[in-house]
Amino acid sequence: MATGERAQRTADRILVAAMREFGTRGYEATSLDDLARGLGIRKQTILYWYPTKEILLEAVVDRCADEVAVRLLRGLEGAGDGFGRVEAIVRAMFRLAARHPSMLGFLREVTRLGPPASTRLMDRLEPLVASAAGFLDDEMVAGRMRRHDPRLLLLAVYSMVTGMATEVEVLRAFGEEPTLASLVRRRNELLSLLEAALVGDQARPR
Amino acid sequence: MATGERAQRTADRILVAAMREFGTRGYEATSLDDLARGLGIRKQTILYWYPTKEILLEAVVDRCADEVAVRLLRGLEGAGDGFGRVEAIVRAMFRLAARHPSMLGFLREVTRLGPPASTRLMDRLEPLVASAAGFLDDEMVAGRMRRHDPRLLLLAVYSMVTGMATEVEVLRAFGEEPTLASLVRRRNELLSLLEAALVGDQARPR
DNA sequence: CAAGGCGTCTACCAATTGGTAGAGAACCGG
DNA sequence: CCGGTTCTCTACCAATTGGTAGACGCCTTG
Repeated sequence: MATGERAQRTADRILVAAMREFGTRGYEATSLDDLARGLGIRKQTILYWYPTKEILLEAVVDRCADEVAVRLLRGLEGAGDGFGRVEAIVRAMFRLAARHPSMLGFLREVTRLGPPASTRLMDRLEPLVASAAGFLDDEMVAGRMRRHDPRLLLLAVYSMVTGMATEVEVLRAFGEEPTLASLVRRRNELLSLLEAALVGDQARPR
Repeated sequence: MATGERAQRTADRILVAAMREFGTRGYEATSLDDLARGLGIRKQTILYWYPTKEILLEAVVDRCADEVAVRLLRGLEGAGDGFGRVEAIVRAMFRLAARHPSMLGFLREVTRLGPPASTRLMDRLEPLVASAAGFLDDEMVAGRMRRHDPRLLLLAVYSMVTGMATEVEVLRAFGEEPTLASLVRRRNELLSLLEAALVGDQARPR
């Protein structure tokens, strides 16, 4: 397998740039020429590695799904019981938002694009959702968390996190600045909201 | 003002179709030719009423903002105290999602497009956010609701509603069908979650 | 009925799009 | 040093894009 290393690197750089551009400017709004210009290469080099724009999108989807899966699983590793598990999920997602801001944007973009891209993404994320839902369900059955539909709870969390982490202009209108400090504040507020909803009275200290 | 009635109607039909298409397929992905074909007219007719695609977008933004404002204010009219107010907001948003499914999609699309479109939208919605935030703040000060940052609470609600109402493919992965009954279920689940978070123990009856 | 605005149309255009064909450089094992 | 593979390039292309110019019919008003 003497695949040239520089080659691998080119394919990879394309993938990274594509995720960033697709996630921020949108899939249709990003032309292969733009992408190539940003990388200092020619469009045909992109088409060499990814024969069509759609295939490129699929590759980005796969990488994004992998990344999200890894991050979430890692975040869940040392998670404790009850609300600690929800907290672990939320923190993992926000960490993702802080370190790879364009990734959540790309996630949203893919769900907006609809099939087949969105189907591909969700098929890859489904096992994760299932395990997280089971994860939550256990705690509810054990009585350590108020009873809710675990999948809908996850959906709500997912929506809130992506919303709170990505909608910059909305945030502005809602009085939030796009700073890291503000992001942390939003995370804590969301956690406090969820804790109140799921375990009840004991308020989380400021 | 003897503005031709049929004329007015054409301009209006364009606006409605544009909101639907922009909201479902996306702004860049919708060509003026597509739009015109769907309406049984020529692209130049669209350009007669809205000289550029961007101006058309602005017009749709304005109409969307108006519609959302009217719906929300109407929903808040008879709202009672405490959690009733949150419930009124949520119900109004879900009603919007049920009757004009493309509208929430359009809202999301605009926030994704970024300035200047998103700025325009948010400028028009800002007073509404402000009044709703005050609305909530009053109840919290009066002790009828648990204390949270009212604007962040609104943002969370907004995110959850748009997420739960628009992300069809995500919903599929999370085990939800795109039916009206399922939408109602999601609304109730969200309300129960929020009630638990904001007022506490008394569970809402199934 | 004449005149002029209003609304829609046909005809066209320059720019950009995703994609093809194939040349040439760089690197490899023999 | 050679023959082939790997990789990136130049040169094109057909289709589509948002937008312009201007003709044609229709309705209203003097």
